[in-house]
Amino acid sequence: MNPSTTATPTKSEATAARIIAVARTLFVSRNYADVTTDMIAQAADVTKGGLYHHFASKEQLYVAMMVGDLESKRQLFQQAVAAPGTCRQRLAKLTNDFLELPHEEREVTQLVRRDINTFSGAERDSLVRAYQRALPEQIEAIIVDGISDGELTPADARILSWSFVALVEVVIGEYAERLLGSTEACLNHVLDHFFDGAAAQPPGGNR
Amino acid sequence: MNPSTTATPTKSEATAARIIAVARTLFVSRNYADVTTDMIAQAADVTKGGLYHHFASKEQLYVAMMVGDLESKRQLFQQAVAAPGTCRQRLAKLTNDFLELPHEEREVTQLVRRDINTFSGAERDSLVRAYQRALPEQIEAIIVDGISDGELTPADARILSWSFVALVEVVIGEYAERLLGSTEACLNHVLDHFFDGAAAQPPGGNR
DNA sequence: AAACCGACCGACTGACCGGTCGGTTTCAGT
DNA sequence: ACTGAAACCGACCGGTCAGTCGGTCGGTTT
Repeated sequence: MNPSTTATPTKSEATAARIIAVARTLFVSRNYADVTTDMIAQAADVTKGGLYHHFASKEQLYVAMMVGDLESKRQLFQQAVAAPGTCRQRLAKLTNDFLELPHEEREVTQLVRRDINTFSGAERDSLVRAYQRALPEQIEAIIVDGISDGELTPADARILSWSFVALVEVVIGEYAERLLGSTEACLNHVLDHFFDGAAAQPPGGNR
Repeated sequence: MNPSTTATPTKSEATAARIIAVARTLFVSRNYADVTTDMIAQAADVTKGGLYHHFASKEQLYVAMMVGDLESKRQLFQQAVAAPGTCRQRLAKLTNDFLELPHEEREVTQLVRRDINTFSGAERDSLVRAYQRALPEQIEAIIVDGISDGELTPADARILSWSFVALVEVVIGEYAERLLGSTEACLNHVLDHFFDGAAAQPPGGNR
């Protein structure tokens, strides 16, 4: 009487969600192969049998975790797509919203992006579809707006959006570890660079 | 009488090189954990005992493969650093040289970049050092030249070079698979974008 | 209260895999 | 031709781990 859409979750649903939550933490902290089902089960306070009652395989659990994460990210970024303001302001909002997430949430996103190609068959397809809905497509929407408003130079919107994703990801993945200084400052530099380019500007750009 | 520096390789050196070569192919096609030492040995036409005669562990073999790859990339990119021309021309040469490599060579580079942080101790340190010599440092050298020549806007050279690496990597990793059209064309778009920015230009940029 | 059901348990298994080791072959130097 | 060391072999071991299966238990239906 209580399928998955209602507000109060079944006990079964709660258990499955708990398993996914601890699995996410573990998969972020080590490689897929180095996380054993026993570890997940113990951390989720169930036995391995209980885990396999909810998920058909370790891989299916992994995919379920990824899909869930992509879905939550999609909802987050949807707000930036719907927000008012210039293209630059909206992209800045999107990246700032992402930066304000807990550290683990951000790492999961990198994980998904890294591992999204390591599956096959129907699971892979649903993953890829979820991913394309989650990030690049929404950025592309903002960029298309920017081009049609004349704020951005007319160019292939898809290439621009992928470039943007690449830049932001490097900021989050590399700068935070290697370079000192705040991630926010780096992000601002990269945003500047994304819009204005690296070439020396003739006086009078349009910031 | 024939140490590793001479032209004609020892039989032992040839075997080790053959093992590394097939290991590279296998590690590119699947995850580290999914490549067994038996598979490597079989593909290299030796037994597992023979493999362990040349390499102390699977991990050491992996690191040896990565270091070798980084060294060969370093030599390749060194030419771009030494080349004459504008900053843009030199960066274009560097990316074009990389694009002309066989597909597997390019994939190894992505692999290295992905896995370089998953080691510990002395092996990790030597890896990281080799990596920093191989790619970003050389790009940074070109960019520093560009800044001091007035060709590039004064900015943090390290951030710019990391951005550049990120952009090029995405082109090579993503565009080639997902988007149709030639990788070269995408790369030119991205180079344009890197220099000129995404913002609409006031007439009279400096290309 | 009997029948039933889904959630969950936990000991077990079968396969796999990294690494070892005693033995065999190959080959350079004499 | 002899010898000693290096290269190489392949059966084996110890451990790990995904996945299984018969069973328990609390709650719901009849």
